[in-house]
Amino acid sequence: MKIEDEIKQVAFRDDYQKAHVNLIFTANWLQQQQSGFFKQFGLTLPQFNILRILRGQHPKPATVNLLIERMLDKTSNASRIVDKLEAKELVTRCVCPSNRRAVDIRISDAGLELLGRLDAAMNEQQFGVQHLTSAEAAQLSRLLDKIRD
Amino acid sequence: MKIEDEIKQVAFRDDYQKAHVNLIFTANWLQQQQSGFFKQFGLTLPQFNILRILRGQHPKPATVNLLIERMLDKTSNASRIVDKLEAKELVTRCVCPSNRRAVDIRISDAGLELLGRLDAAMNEQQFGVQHLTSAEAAQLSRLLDKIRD
DNA sequence: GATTATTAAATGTATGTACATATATTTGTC
DNA sequence: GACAAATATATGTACATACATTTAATAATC
Repeated sequence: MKIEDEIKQVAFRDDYQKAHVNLIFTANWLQQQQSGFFKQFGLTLPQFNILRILRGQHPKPATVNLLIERMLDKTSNASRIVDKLEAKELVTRCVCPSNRRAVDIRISDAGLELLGRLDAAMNEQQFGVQHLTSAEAAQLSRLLDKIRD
Repeated sequence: MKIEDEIKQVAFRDDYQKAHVNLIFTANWLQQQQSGFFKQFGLTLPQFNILRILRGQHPKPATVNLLIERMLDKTSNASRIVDKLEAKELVTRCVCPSNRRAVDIRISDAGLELLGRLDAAMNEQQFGVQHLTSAEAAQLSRLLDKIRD
């Protein structure tokens, strides 16, 4: 559906404004699609993202700082998201022996098992940008990189 | 900066995953740029969006339903965002005479004046997707529309 | 080695998001 | 006109975001 119809706006000032609004709208649309998916597994999107970073580090630990660096949204509060994951026993948290200011965070066996199930379900589900050709997806990335220059 | 460097990830599975991550990341990046801007005027991004919809209606009133329809994020809670705007006296709210279930919301003179100052500042600031050519912006919208098909 | 500065994480507060539920009003049906 | 269904908005709760402040540990400087 064209963006004008999605948000019931008659016309945009120019292609810049239209692309801008479309970008925000489409990203929200994708995030909502994914949220619904993760909810089936008792996770939120940020919780999933952190778990995935921890799996990337496994069996090495990660610190809160490392999580913030790698998260898509730099300003969110990694500490409290780890709280929720710890409450679900998907991660462990213990004071780093070599630097007692820092905290070593590791994904647990239950966390690894959950991510494994998510991988399988994601391969079936196939959501995301699948309506594009591979070349279009590459072109999209090029345009997005250019926006942030 | 290329998306691989932004989020310090070595490689993506394919161009689809890369475009997907890039899309979410870039939209967040744009939103954060704008948030900082609006903060100078004591507004948040959703508050600004609602004010702009109300100006579009002015001098006709809008209802909460109309706001939800027009908002980029359909599921957010328009009622409570209007609460904040009302507290700042940027909008007025009164029971609709012809349908006492509904509420007529109007932008106040102070609200119009604030938006006027924002317009002027936005024209100076020039943020958004300005690094693209007009043709690239149009191409971006085309790709984004296709994602949501 | 005491003092200050820096760093890592946690906490506090206001706002927004997501979704379920509640309250009041209007509409539809018998 | 009584009663059920639909509609418009508000409220409650859990979670996340944004940003300032606090607490504790380490590093740097005198």
